[in-house]
Amino acid sequence: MPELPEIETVCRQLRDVILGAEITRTRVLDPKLRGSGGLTGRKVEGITRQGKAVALVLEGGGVIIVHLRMTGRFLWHEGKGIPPHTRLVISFSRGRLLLIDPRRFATVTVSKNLPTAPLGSDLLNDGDPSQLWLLAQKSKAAIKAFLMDQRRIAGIGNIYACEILHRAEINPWRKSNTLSRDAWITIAAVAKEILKQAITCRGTSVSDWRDLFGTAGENQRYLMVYGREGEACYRCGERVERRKLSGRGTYYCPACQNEKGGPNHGTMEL
DNA sequence: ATACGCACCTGATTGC
DNA sequence: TGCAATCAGGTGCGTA
Ligand SMILES: [Zn+2]
Repeated sequence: MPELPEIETVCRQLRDVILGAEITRTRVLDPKLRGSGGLTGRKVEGITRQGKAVALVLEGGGVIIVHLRMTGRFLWHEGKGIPPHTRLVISFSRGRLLLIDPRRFATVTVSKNLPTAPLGSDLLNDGDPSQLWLLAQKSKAAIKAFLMDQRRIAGIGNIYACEILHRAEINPWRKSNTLSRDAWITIAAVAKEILKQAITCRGTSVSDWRDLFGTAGENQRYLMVYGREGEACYRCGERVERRKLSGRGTYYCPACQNEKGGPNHGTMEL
């Protein structure tokens, strides 16, 4: 589930715990992750976020890129034994960093350099509305799919895409190239607010997301539409709907995101 | 270029 | 109770 705010949260917490620390041992518990061992003696020199991926930069060259995908999470563990679904153990003198991942979609790659990322701009740190507008002029894709396309915009996943569009009062099916420059100013501003708030809350814990120390995030308390099918919209009272958009459950308010006069007004076809 | 279905996996929940 | 279908944070592939 981890999207930008969840990964940002773990990165910040990892900096407090393993920055400058030396790897004393690695254990690979999932054959899919073979190739992510053999790092004994390496020191963690930096921790950065690349969209939704965590990059552990090693001293003397080399980097471990971890993508948590759907159910992956990191846990800092100082006790004995390991919890179920632990797929990788990276040991340090002061404790062990566990990669826990029930569905086993997470990926770990060890390479020489940070990848020349095919990632788009990051709405937390960049997100210039004029540039986004220009980029969107070239796309007929639904705005929600556009926001979630990591090559265009890095870090937005299904939960935050739904939340951003609801706060911006934009229909998820709206064609990207029909949005005005002003609309992009709104999107960029709203996205930054929502992402920052979620980071302050240490992420959104739907199902099993936990931060580095095993604590649930708080942002699920502030979700306006995600996971609220059939419940009243907090803004207008209409019932929140869920429909599929490019294969993903999409939550939206058919009233506040109907965009009267807009291309989809009155027709929520599909 | 873009859209869709499906695959990758496991577990929880829902419906009959 | 039992079992099958459906759903879930994400990405990547092959196919129209
Ligand atoms: Zn509403």
